[in-house]
Amino acid sequence: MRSYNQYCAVAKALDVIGDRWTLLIIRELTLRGPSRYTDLRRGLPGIATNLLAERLRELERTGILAREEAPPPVATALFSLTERGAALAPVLDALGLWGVSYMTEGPEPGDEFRAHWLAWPVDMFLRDADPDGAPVTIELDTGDDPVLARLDAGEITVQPGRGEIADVRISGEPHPVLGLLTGALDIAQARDAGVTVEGRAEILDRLQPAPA
Amino acid sequence: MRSYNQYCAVAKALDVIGDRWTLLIIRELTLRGPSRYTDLRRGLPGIATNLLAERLRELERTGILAREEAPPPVATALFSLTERGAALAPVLDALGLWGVSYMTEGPEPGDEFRAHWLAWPVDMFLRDADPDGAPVTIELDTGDDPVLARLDAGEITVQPGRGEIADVRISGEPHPVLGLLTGALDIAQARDAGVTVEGRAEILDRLQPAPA
DNA sequence: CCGCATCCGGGGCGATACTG
DNA sequence: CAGTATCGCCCCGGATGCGG
Repeated sequence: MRSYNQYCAVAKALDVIGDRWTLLIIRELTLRGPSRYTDLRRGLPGIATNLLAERLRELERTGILAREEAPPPVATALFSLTERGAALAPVLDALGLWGVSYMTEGPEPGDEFRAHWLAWPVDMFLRDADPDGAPVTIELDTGDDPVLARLDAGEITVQPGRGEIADVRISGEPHPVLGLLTGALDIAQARDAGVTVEGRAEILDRLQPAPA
Repeated sequence: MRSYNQYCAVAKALDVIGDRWTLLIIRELTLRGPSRYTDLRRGLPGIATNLLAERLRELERTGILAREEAPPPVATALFSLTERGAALAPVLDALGLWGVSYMTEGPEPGDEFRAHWLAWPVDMFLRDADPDGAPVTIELDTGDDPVLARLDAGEITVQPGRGEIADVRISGEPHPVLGLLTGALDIAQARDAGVTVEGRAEILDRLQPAPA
């Protein structure tokens, strides 16, 4: 991107990551870890393939990510964040916490959704009401790849769920699932909105709205 | 800007503030408070006038800032952040702290500078080594409008200096002034780089590199 | 002087097609 | 699967004009 030519920390940061799609690419690598080109494409609906390729080239040049030629069993390149790239997590967090307010009304027409994007709403809205309880996992199934929300020692984390068996499984459209998680909907209301809850539903009582 | 059409908190945030120049406009309003159009222009060297006008219109429409028609004595409009706009401060902080690493080598050819942009480097690099000491002020004079760094109760804040008399005054080129503040240069080295220190220079001993 | 609006050239972006 | 190639368009940058 064209430089702002300002000797200012914010402007210098934007010189590097201010291009369109750039921060969303870093979002994918932050949430999903080292990823293949095709996985990045799936997590970035709407991006043009040439733009993704060009951004990856530029981000490699500026030391934000690294391209690793994976060993023969995989036989494809993996893109992963460098230390400098991973240090952008606080930027994503601040943006995500600010942007969550735009999600409460539900998706706009044409919006795409991937379950792992729930990381920020969950982090924003939820706490574990029973920090001393046993670790439990909640599978969230909203159409694409399922993700697991883990409650452990009072912390809630969201990560791609790789075939693990969860204690409770929630499936349905993104907006009512989010509503159920945040407490905007109770289980009965969520069912009316097409959400199904399987397994130990009482675990959901451990989800507590985060303090404002 | 064109929407990413992703039901994701980060993408929704970027839909609103992802346009070029937008976050820098919010930077100016955050650092300087309610500002006139011309003051914004001075703090945003390189921006085209039509772009500034268009961004201000759009940011007003999305509820990030408000235009106040100032009473007759001023006879000009003031732009100020709304609550939602002010809530972007953590985003600027995260970006600024990440971007500071690009400033240590000094400005690139053609870089413009405004003293109030020092807020992030100071916040990043400095602590008050004598939290119980009396409040003191340091005037930083780097060519444009001077700013005041206040040390009070262990906190360091940077704000535009409005005619106040400071305990010590540092003037010179931005990079060596920054070097002196951060401890990369001692006073003798800074003088060699054209920096002048007037007043109670011993106050600078209270500046302590921030813990990594 | 302040606060824009208008015009125009160039480049970044978006969509699709194509290839090893 | 992992990109490259191409093309139209719109956003951006820079200059100028202009009413209050």
